[in-house]
Amino acid sequence: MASLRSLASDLGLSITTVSRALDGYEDVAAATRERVSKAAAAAGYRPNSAARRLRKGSSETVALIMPTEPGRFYEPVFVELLAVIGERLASRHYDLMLLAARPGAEEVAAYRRIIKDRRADACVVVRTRRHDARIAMLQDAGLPFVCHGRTETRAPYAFVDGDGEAGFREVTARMVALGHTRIAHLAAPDHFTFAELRARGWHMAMRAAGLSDDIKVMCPSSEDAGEQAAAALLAGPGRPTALICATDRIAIGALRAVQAAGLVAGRDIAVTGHDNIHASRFTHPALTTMELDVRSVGECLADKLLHLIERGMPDTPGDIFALRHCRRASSGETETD
Amino acid sequence: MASLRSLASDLGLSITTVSRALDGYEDVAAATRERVSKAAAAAGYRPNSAARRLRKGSSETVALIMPTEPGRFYEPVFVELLAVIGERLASRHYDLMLLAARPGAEEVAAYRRIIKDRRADACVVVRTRRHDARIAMLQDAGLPFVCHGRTETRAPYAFVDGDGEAGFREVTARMVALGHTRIAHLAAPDHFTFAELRARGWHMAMRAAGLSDDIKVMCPSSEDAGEQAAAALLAGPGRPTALICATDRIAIGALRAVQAAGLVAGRDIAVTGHDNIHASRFTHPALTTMELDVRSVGECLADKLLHLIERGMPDTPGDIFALRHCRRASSGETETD
DNA sequence: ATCAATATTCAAAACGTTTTGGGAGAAACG
DNA sequence: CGTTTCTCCCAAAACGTTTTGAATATTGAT
Repeated sequence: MASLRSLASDLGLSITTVSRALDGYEDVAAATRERVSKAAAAAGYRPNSAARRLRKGSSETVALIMPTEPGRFYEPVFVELLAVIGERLASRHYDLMLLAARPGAEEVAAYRRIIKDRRADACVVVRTRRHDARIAMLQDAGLPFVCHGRTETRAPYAFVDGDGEAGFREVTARMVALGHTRIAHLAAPDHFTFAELRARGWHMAMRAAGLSDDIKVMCPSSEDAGEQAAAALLAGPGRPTALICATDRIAIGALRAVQAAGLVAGRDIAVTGHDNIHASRFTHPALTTMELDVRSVGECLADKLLHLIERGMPDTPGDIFALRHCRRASSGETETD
Repeated sequence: MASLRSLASDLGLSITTVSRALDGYEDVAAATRERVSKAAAAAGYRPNSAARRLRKGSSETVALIMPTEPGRFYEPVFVELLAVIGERLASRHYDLMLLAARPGAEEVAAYRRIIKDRRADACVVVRTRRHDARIAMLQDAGLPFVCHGRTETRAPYAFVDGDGEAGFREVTARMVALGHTRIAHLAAPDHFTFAELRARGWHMAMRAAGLSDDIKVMCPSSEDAGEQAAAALLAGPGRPTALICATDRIAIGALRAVQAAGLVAGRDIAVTGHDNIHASRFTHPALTTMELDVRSVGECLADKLLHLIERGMPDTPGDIFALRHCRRASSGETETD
């Protein structure tokens, strides 16, 4: 393999000079710098990463610990996010290391190992929770990190998130405009920040319209839970005419409950979700929803990480992306996607 | 940080002895080994990975290069596979490194870098193709690898795959048993090995039943392509009464074509797929399909990798997993999943 | 008691890089 | 000419391991 040593002896220079030349130091003659770069490129030289890491004490790696909930992990979009982040990091010679850990003790242990052994220069936190132990751990340890999603903490931190609040405000306002007055919210568990934000959007739109915002139930983000929650709402008094669901999975369950109640979504009752999962196109009727542009989010995440690693602070503390709305038949609107 | 040096001086031993004690060498006294292990455990010692990698010339890392096709990447199951592999590798102190590259030059460059710089001790090849340049590269380079899916090559290689051939033979035989005689196959592009195997299963079942196996069209694995291909078959002479589709995405497109033709899937015509993607549960009627147990596959892949790295050869050359069939309404069968 | 064999331990080299602290020579200045 | 100031380069140390080859203690045999 082409090493600094072989390059140096080929060029009749010292290892030091070659190393510094490649790093663009000013104290090596411009002509020499040029000569060295040429030779390095010709030899296809790439510094040995282990040696570099050992010496510099950094790992040139970004870790991502996936919380693997028991049961299936229906997030096709997550793969794309990984791909985008990986691509962007690779272009700057950073590796993306993937770990899997169940939320709880196992997850904490995984973060601890990363921190203690400095296995990564930074990490990305996904599925951020409202009160998130991971954030405090990372902040205490001084390990740079970027969150996908927001959390509640005193100290400032870097994040990238979708504007769920605005998204839900808008979709709720659209239902109001269509004449709905009893608009329910099927919320996700409120330890997730996204759930809280989406609920807030719904609340705000309801109050802005002078409607009562008390038809709200909370359920896990699964089809079965959504079905049960919706069935209960439909069976109770003052049946809502619109169901604003925190996630597509809840909404898909709600659609089942609607059908079971002998109603037709989009005609008798409006149903909306969030995520634009693949299945949402194939429900009957197709589900009105909204989505985040994965590429923008992934690139933004990666850029923030690099900024953080190299300059000690993110370019901007947090970026919030607008959601793209997909109007489909389930909300009684004309299809836009 | 706890280092070999600090441990050694605490114990009044040399670095050499401590290192060898921890590695379980026979030439350090059993009592010393014991004492050292205790101290190491107490100090929470973990060898510095960069130093270890530098010295040993290995990277204790497994790379996975995802082929990121342009457009969306609808493979929820892939995340789970990553999680399972990552978990298993982590338990043996191996890292999982994730790279993203578009098939073609970019992909080749990614593999080349891994090989040249020995960035990984092994890698896993996914979306294996029939004639796969990656396999030859890896074999030539002597870098251990395991394929998810099979390929066509002279030299033996390690793989894990689902038994698509048997799966398609069985589902086709079931259609025969239901009385179908004009059973078409909507195949995926035949540069993918899986496509070839599934087609073969269909062929075999047809011949075994004494039926003509010439109603076959090939199309990319997307809903639109499936819809077009199915529409053409339905419009042509000798309309088939069953559509055995290579993938769920093709099958979902086929369902659209069936509906557009004024037919009802499951009653007028049977439609089946493969993958059991999330959306397949939500089509109307629900799609009959089959699936691979991701956990088994992932664990098998990881174990093969470790075997290959540590012992130079896999436990078994290749493992083929049986598919689980999901009978649903689209094939006119009674629901089993 | 002596020598050989065996059981333990260790000092030093090596892995390939980055960084520190100069050093040699040329140019500038008195 | 002597001194200072630059410019360009380099030897050596350091990062924390693993491994080699040898040294030192212990045991066994004569």
